[in-house]
Amino acid sequence: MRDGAESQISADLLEWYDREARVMPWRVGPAERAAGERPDPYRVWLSEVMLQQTTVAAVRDYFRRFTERWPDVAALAAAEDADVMAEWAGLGYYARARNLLKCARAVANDHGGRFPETADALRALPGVGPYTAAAIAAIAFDEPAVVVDGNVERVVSRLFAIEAPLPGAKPELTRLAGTITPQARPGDHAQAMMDLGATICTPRNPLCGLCPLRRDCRGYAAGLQTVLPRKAPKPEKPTRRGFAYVAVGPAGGVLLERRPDKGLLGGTLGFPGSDWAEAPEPAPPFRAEWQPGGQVRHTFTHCHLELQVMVTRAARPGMVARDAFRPGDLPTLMRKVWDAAQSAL
DNA sequence: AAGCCGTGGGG
DNA sequence: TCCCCAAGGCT
Repeated sequence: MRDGAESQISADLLEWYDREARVMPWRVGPAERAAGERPDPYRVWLSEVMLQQTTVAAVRDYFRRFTERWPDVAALAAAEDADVMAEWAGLGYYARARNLLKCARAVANDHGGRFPETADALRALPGVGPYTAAAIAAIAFDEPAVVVDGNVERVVSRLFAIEAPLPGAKPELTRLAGTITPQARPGDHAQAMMDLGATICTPRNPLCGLCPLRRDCRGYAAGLQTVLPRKAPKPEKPTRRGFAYVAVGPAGGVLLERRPDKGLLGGTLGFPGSDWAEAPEPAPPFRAEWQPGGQVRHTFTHCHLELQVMVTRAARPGMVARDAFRPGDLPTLMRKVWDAAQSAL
């Protein structure tokens, strides 16, 4: 790499971003930002939490619905837990939704309704880790924080041709990311790194011919752009099985239960079921003539799941009324269970 | 500190 | 079909 290349890299990146920045509902574009417009910290925070391990395409509609229903942090802080969980249903990683509410209430109650303005202070909020704190500080408050997400790890590992595998190489990648983080326009720099990683410096088949940083990319020079970053191999996913029980009363009521906050699908609504294991025992929630419905296959982060859906027509106390039940309020697995039950109902 | 925690799209 | 993986955080 050429001498003084770090400042050249950030300048080239920002020049590219000024031309190519993607338009997003939570983003203040480079031209508006230069004209003095500032992003709403609430919207920056909400989008960053939704975007944790989640694609932009998946987030868009959720972000729109959340901000229409809860336009500011005070409104969200006053929301019911069940309403937020229902609105989050389908987006995954449900601890984020629980922490989202905790965080909104902390901001409302302990910070006078305003988000803290430094990465260190933001880091203390529930659901806000090193990445999210740095991103909010840079984008909303112009702090030259070093923002390191999966995109930045990939871009930097290629730019500097770092062959050590992740996650061990993360501290070194963070240090190197710091060397190309400018004092001016830190928010645009962070968003430019995301855009570059998402559209040019992609995981497979990076479009190096279009890359504004190609001149200074050691990985490209060494022909390593498609093999970096190296990663530790992933463990195999075991397959678990179980039963799920869908009871529908004569008036259309549905038996649902809320799962405990800890563990898989924590805090979400769903149908009663058995343990999930290699050879699970049936565990109907009450005595009835349970008929087999369809089967459901679903894959989580760390295991495959196959559920045998069982169905009965029976009324029970505590059922959710037909009009109050919306499958869209359930996590995806339970929507699949509901769909698989329909054939037998 | 390594394992746990969803989902949908792309190759 | 199957694997990869996407703007990570928590414990």
